Amino acid sequence: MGTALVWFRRDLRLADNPALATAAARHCCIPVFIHNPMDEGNWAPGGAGRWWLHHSLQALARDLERRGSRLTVLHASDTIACLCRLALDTGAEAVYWNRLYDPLLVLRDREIKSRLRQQGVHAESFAASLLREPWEVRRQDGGHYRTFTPFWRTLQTLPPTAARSGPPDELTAPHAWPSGTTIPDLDLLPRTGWDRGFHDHWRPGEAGAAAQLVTFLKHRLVGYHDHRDRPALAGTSRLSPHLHWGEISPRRIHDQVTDLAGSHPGEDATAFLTELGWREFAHHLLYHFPEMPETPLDRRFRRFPWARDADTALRAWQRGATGIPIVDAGMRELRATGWMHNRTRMIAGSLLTKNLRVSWQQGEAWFWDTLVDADLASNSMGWQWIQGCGADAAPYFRIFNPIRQGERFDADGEYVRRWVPELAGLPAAHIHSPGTAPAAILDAAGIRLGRDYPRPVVDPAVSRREALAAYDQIRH
DNA sequence: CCTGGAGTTGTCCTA
DNA sequence: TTAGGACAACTCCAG
Repeated sequence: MGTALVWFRRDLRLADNPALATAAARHCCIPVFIHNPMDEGNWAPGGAGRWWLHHSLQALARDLERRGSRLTVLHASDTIACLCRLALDTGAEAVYWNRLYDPLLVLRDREIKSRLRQQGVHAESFAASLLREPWEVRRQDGGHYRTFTPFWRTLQTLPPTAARSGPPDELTAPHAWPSGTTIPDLDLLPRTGWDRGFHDHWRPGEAGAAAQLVTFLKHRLVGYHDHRDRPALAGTSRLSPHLHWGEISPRRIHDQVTDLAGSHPGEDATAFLTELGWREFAHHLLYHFPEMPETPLDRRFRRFPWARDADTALRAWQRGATGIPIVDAGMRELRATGWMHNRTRMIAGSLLTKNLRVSWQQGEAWFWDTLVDADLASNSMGWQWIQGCGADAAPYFRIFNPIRQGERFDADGEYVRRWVPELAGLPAAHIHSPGTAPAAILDAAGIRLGRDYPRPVVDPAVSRREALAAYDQIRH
């Protein structure tokens, strides 16, 4: 039996992993992970992503060792040369991997495939991280979709994909293991200690992902339709970082939800599956619009009048010191846990891009560095959507009022009290708008604005009108 | 080609 | 208190 390399990238799992399953069935396997941030240009994993990657690699290495295999870890400055060299050194006759769709990685992987084949090595890639390949979902005229609803309708009418495999029964070891580096030597963990609280919220790795799915299906799916919008509740699946790093496959999640919901999924299962659909759609868009992370899909936004003093506003937003409680709560949740509830992502994003008129790319960059689920497709689609410059833009006049949003989705103020404790003494009626609370209420809560909690950096009503004027300016 | 319905997540004002 | 309409116009997509 010959030897094959299984090149792990963002598919850090053993189950439903077609590259691994294929290699295991045919060859002695050498699982390998190559760390080279240069491959991804400006979009190499950020701080929170690297934290996750470190722990996920540790988990994968342990899982492989339990099956008599091991993970070879390499740190490269030239991935193509590194992989070709490794194939040569180990006498591998084949290299297998699962596909990724980030624009630079598509180009890199295409080059690698051709170089390996020139070298006489069998190179094969597989579909593993999406329900459907981005080119499989097509309009009737053969083009690709720009709006979500028809995209999702069409995807759901396609015949089901091949049956999922469990983890391979056996991983045959090679005659000799190649030498490599260690996971800690990749230096992925932050030095400042801002990841201190992450472990209380997350368990990276395939086992953690499976446990998270069980918890979700058992306790959170019923009521999901309503609860997912309330940031104080644990109403969302929290599967996004696991999905990003491929610790669980979307096909598995989709199947288990469908099995549970039966042939007539109710509003809860439907709403959750739709979220999986948005993840698909984001990858579909990124594949067909590779400039999406940097350039507004709506060209008119290249001349949008951004605010002059964007730096001050941006820093206040990043620190969670805007004086708008629901936004500050979200931004602090992000710093503390590496994650922010989707509802507050939208509210915070709307404030930054519309009320403060800071460019969406600035918000995108901050999320990229601080979110454990930072994903090029989802992050850039989300920011273009909230700015209103995306493929499927919301009407421009849809500007969130962060105070109203707080009152609607965090009615009793529980979320704000958790993340902005200096406001904990305020009653629910005023907790979302301390700037307009009566002096007596603030006194009773022991809060002096500007000392204990900032005054609002912006007036939602005034800045709303300014934003509308700005949008008017770029309309033809 | 033309036609017509529809488009994740909202806010504010009025009756 | 609450329900309904205005807020524009455009692009996407299926037929």
